Amino acid sequence: MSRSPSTSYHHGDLRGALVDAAVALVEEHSPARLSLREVARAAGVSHAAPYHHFSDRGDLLKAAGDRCMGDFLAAQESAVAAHDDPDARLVALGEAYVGYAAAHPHAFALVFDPELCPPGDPSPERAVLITRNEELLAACVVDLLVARGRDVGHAPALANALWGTVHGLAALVGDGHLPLDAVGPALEARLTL
Amino acid sequence: MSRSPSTSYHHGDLRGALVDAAVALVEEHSPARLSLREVARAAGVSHAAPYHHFSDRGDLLKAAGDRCMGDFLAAQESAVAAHDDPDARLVALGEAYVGYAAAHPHAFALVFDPELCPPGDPSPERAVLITRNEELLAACVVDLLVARGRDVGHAPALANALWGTVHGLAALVGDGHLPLDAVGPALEARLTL
DNA sequence: TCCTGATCTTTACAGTGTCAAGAAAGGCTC
DNA sequence: GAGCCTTTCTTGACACTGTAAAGATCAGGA
Repeated sequence: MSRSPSTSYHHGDLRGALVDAAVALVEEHSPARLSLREVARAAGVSHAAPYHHFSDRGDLLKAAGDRCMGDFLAAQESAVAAHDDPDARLVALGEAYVGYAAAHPHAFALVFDPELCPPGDPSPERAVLITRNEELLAACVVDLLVARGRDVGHAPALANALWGTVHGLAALVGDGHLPLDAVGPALEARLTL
Repeated sequence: MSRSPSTSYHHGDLRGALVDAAVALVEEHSPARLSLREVARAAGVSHAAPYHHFSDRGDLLKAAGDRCMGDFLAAQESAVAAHDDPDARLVALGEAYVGYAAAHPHAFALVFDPELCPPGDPSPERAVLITRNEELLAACVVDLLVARGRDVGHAPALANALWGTVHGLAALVGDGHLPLDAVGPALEARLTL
């Protein structure tokens, strides 16, 4: 009982290895096509082994989605941290958001898939990431409004509008409906308050 | 040879009935969970019958997506047609867009799913609908810019930005990440140019 | 040493997409 | 009308999937 059960015994850390494999496979094709058996094969383990670490296929995909959400948030945070000017910070956040969706379209889809992680009942780990992301955006918006001497009262509505704009462009680019190079001009025409 | 092969013989119009059934089932659950056999059962026909009208499962879902796209476009067109003021027309278009996603989230997802209808290679029927939708938005944006005496040169970039905003809010609402009543304030804070 | 419990494998079952072969029924020629 | 052909649909089969139950394997404690 001295070690965590997920980091010992036969495999070492099968749970982590399965999430690794799932995330790697999601880079190649849509999560809808990802089969549990395919993940088990990639991890070099029998097709039923995942059931000792996840309750079902959805549970594994949910864990993979949590991992992707972590990467997604980290990309936004480091982009924002690289700038001081409030305007530049918000633009950098938008670019990181769309950039992640363009570079990892299936992972982006996985993160927001309501079938896998019902927004009303996220995992505790996921809830933390969601809160951090919301606070990151809210802080950027408030900073910008303050820097411009504008009323901060509409910050929540404005944050939602900006989230919508950036999320929409990300989804359209990730799904191939809009070329990536159309995003810059669009944001330029709109994101500068 | 005097009638179309799809509107005669045994069933009458099995192809249409299958699309009807698929669209109806998509109202109830995600297209990812829609099985061909389930559609065949709903149409009262054997599990292999659809293969005489569609090349595979994706082909049927694509046809269902075309139907949904038609409804989606019709909702936007009638919303726009109900107003004269350029500002009101654009707002009505956005509301119809988000309203469709909120009322038919799975159909909305089906319409934009790149796995089912690759944006680079849409069906001829779909291509017509896409063009009409793009022209509808472009016309609304240009009308508004003209009415305000603004430069029309940035209309395409602005149209993409507005598309992104509305599509993002629609996707977030449709996926349950944002409540529908958050959309009004967000659009108000942003869509009025 | 043997036991206990966690981990993994084997086996099995229902459901799926898809294909091939056969039955049924409309429309043709005679 | 009879006979045939083509299109439509059904039946049966295969490989694959998710999932559950039962057995094997192995680490650590008595």
